[in-house]
Amino acid sequence: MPRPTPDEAAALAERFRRLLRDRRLPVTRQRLAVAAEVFRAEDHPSIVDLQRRLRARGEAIGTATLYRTLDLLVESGLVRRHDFGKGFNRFETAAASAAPPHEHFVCQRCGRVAEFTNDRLERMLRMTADEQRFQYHAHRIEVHGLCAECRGRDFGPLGDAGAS
Amino acid sequence: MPRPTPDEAAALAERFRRLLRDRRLPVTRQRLAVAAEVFRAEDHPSIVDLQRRLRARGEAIGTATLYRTLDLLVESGLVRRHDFGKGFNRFETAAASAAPPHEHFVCQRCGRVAEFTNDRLERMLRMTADEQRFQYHAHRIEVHGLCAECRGRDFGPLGDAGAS
DNA sequence: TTACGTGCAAAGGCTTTGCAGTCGG
DNA sequence: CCGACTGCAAAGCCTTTGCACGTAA
Repeated sequence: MPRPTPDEAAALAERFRRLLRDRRLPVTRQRLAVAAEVFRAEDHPSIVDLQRRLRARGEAIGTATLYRTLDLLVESGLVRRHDFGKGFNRFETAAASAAPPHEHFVCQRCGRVAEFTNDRLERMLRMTADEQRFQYHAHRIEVHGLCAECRGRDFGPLGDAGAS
Repeated sequence: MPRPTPDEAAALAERFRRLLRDRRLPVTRQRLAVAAEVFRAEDHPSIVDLQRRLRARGEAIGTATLYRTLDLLVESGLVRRHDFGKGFNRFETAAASAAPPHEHFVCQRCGRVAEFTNDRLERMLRMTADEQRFQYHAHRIEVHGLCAECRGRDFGPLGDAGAS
C-alpha cells in the first residue's frame, strides 16, 4: 500500500510538468492538481473519489477535465488505470521506477483493494501465452473474496458474485 | 473452445428447466430460448451478440428479459459472466460438471477470447490469499496481447493498452 | 496572440427499473 | 386465477463529445 512516499510524490509531479513542457502542452493548475491528487493517494481512487477529494481541497475540477487529465497521465505511464469490473475505472500511481507489476485482491464486501506480487505467476503466464502462440503484452490477475476486516463479521449473502 | 458438445447443450437446457420448476418459476419460451442460445455458443457472446443471434433465429427477446434471464443463469451457476473491461459483459456456459476453472487470453486487436487452464496458477493464488489473511472466493486471470492470427499482420499502434 | 485547455451540458453506450399487459402453473 | 414474466420506454451510471470562453506560453 505505501505507494507514494512523501517526496516521491513531488518527484512525480515534477516529472509530469517536464513531460507537459516537452510535449509543448500547457501546464495548467487543474492538471497539476489532478496529478498531485493521484500521486498522493494511497488507495485506488475512482474518478468520483478524486473529484470529491479535489473539491474538499478547494479545487473544483470539471468532470471532463478530470477524465482528460487522467488519460494524459495514463498515456504518460505515470498512472495506471484499472477496471475491476464494477463499471467504472480506478487509478493508482504507476511504479515510480521499474515497479514490480502487481496484482490485486478485491474485497467483495467493502470494495477495498489490496495488492500482492508474485514473480512466478507472471513468468508462468508468459510461458503459457508463448505455448499457445499468443503474443504477451500485459496481464491482469485479481482475487475476489473477503478482506481480513470483513471476513470476521457475518452479513447476509453477497451481492456480488462476479469474476470468473 | 469446444465448450458445448451437441447434446451437452440439451442436458444443460434440461437442467435449467428443472431448476426453474424447483424454484417454482415459470418456464417461458424466452427463458428457454436465451439459455439455449448461450449453451449453443462456442465463443463468449455479449448481450448484443445474443440478442442478434436470437433475432436471427426468429426470437425477438426484449433487452430487459435478456438481462434478467442471464442473471438467472449466472445465479444458477449454469453460465459464467465475464467483464473484460470493455464496458459490457460477455457470457459463456459454465463447466457442464466440475469444469476446471479457466483463464482467458484476450486479443487486443480483434477481441477474440481464447482459454487456458493452469492448476498451479490457481493453487498459487489461493496460497497467496491465505498468507495475506484474505478469504479466497474467486479469481480472474487475463492475458492481453495478440492472438496468433493478428500477430502476423502489421497494423498501426494498438488502440487498447488497458489491463494492468 | 494563438493554440490548447476548461467547464458545462448534451450525447453515448451499457444496464436497470417502472409499469401495463400477458401468460405459465 | 394469481403471481411472475415480458416488452417498451424511461431512467441510471459512467464516460465522451461539442462548444463558447478562458488562459498558458
